[in-house]
Amino acid sequence: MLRISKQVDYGILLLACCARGPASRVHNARDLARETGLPLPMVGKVLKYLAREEILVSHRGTKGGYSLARDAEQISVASVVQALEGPIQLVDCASGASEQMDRCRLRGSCDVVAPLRSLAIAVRELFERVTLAELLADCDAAQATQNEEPPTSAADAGGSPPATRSELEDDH
Amino acid sequence: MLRISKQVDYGILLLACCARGPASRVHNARDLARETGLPLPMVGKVLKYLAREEILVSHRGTKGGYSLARDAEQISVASVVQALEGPIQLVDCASGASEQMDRCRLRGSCDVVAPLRSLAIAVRELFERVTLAELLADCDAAQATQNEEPPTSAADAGGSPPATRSELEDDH
DNA sequence: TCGATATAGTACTAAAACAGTCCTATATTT
DNA sequence: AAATATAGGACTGTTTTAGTACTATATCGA
Repeated sequence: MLRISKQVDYGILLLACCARGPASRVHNARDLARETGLPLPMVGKVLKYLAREEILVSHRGTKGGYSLARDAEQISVASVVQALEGPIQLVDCASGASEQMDRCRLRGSCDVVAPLRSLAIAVRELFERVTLAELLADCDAAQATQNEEPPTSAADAGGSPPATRSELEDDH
Repeated sequence: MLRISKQVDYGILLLACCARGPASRVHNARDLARETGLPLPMVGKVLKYLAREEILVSHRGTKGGYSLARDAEQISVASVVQALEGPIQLVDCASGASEQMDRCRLRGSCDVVAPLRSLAIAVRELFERVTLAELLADCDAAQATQNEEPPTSAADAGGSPPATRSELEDDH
């Protein structure tokens, strides 16, 4: 179902916290865990990854913590996904790494690798175009109109009453 | 890494086989398994799902098998993904199903659900716009220019020499 | 009508990925 | 020096995925 991992989900949530208020403000893991309701070890782990990929900058020692490395307008969702679950790609064997390709049980005979790669590139571009700031704008708008359909910044079409059978079930 | 499952990968490959030659031609599971090099039980399983969602039509009995339910131009990648791994969505709790939302450890406090939903809708639309026929056109073009960079029909940008460090490694 | 063939449906198992925790080291402030 | 907070691993239990097996049902052809 093309899901993002929990870590990415948490990452976006944590970055959202950091993006509120002055950008230079430092947030430590414990406070963020309390604020979001997430378990502290998990929060620590996610923040570490985000700092390693320079989405956050870390400050050690007493009064230390994390703050955004740049404005929320400059942080793409793609970079968050990439920091927390690696490069955006649909299948391993299309990664370009020969090691992965050799491991594929189809090797030579598969002829849909190339098109899948271009599809993955399109997905990546979509995620690159969406910034953290845009995501947060959606949040605020949603809170303002409370329980109304959120005005989506990304192209939204026809999905408004989504309670079709296929969208509600996800078993098999 | 936003992957599609193996089943979807196989599904696309199998549909590609069915799309070659006259659309009305019937392909049985055993031949398709031989043709693709995939294990027969797996091929059977995938074909069953595709038939259930009316992407293929099945013909039982001797000389039976499967054939495309409609032209490859009319089959979206989204429908294939949906048939084989359920609805396209990035996180469970944004599905609209109250059961899933209750299970989410953030429930009320999470304020990024709405934006994630609109992002998922954008992904779904991307997959809906790409048809099986377009994917196959890419295949043929790629085979023609053998080992050249495949001319991608979907928007392709800057990804051509993809051997950046982050694209080649996928561990952590 | 019988037998061969092929799909339909479902239950099951093994392997891999994910979510989450814990521990030790290092840097910074007071 | 002590307290605080991140850095970087290793590790574990759970869930998901991949793949298999079995029984039932439909269809064709002799």
